[in-house]
Amino acid sequence: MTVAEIQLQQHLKKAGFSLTNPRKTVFSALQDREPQTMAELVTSCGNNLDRASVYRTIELFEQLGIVQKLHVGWKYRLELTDAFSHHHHHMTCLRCGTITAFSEDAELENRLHKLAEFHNFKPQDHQIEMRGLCHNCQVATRMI
Amino acid sequence: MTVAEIQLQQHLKKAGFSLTNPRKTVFSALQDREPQTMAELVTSCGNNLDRASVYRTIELFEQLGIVQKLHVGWKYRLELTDAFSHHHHHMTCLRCGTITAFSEDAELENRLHKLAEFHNFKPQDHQIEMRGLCHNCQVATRMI
DNA sequence: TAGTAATTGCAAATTTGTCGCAATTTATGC
DNA sequence: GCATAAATTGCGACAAATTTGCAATTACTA
Repeated sequence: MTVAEIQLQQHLKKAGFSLTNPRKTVFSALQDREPQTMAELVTSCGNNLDRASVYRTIELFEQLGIVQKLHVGWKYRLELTDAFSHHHHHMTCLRCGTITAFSEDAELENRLHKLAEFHNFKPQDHQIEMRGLCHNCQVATRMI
Repeated sequence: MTVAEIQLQQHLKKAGFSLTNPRKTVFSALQDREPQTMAELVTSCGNNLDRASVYRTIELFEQLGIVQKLHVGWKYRLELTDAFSHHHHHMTCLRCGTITAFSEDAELENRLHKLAEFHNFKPQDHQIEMRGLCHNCQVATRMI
């Protein structure tokens, strides 16, 4: 077992679930490449893992904060949460569709936590998405 | 026609579309309660409005910036954009599923814009979601 | 290692979203 | 106002995505 798998097992056990082979498969598929769509994930988990199991696993992982859904336009993609990856947010370009990640920013995060506190909310996780024009597309647009 | 409907009509007309009854129905359903899932919206539009029309209307409204999709867990919900509502963000409770809105916060928004600028990104829109435990569920959880 | 609880695979059902086309409604030019 | 063209809608059928029940399998506990 890898270090990450041990961490995964701990997360699961703490909530009363066990680390099974199907769950390992899903987890490792997400480590290989993220973010993935559901369809991609089902494929990358291979034929020996049923579609329904992938759905159930993702649902569980999401509830336990192991996986989060990243929404882009109509669709969503799946990626490991900060606990299993690194904290970041996304900028989506409305013109070319590129998704760029931007890293954590202390000031931003602080402010967010203060707001949560003010509302008696205990955040476990958060996600910020900006939509607009990336640098290239701003230039391209100007030339039209 | 209400003031908001006139504003809606102007948005539509500017883009070459007309304000029809089905479109009024969808708009008003969104005013009544938001955010709604697609299924809820279809229901609240009543039986005389076809599902396909609701989908088509929402697609149009989204393109024209009248409606935006708010992503929550698996699903998305629909709500009017800031132009037709007021700017806000959301906190989702992972336990009971309640979605609470919190208002715009100048400091937060400023920081976000600075970051965008730093990345040469020109944001048109943004969305923040915090996920965690709402006040009630924090209390409930402690009692277990 | 037996017994119990959790998990999975399978197949079917449901839900969600899309599409073509005929019928209806809206806009336009007289 | 009225005829005509253009836009919009309803309907039915379809395709894709997601969920569910249940029997078979796997994991956990004593």
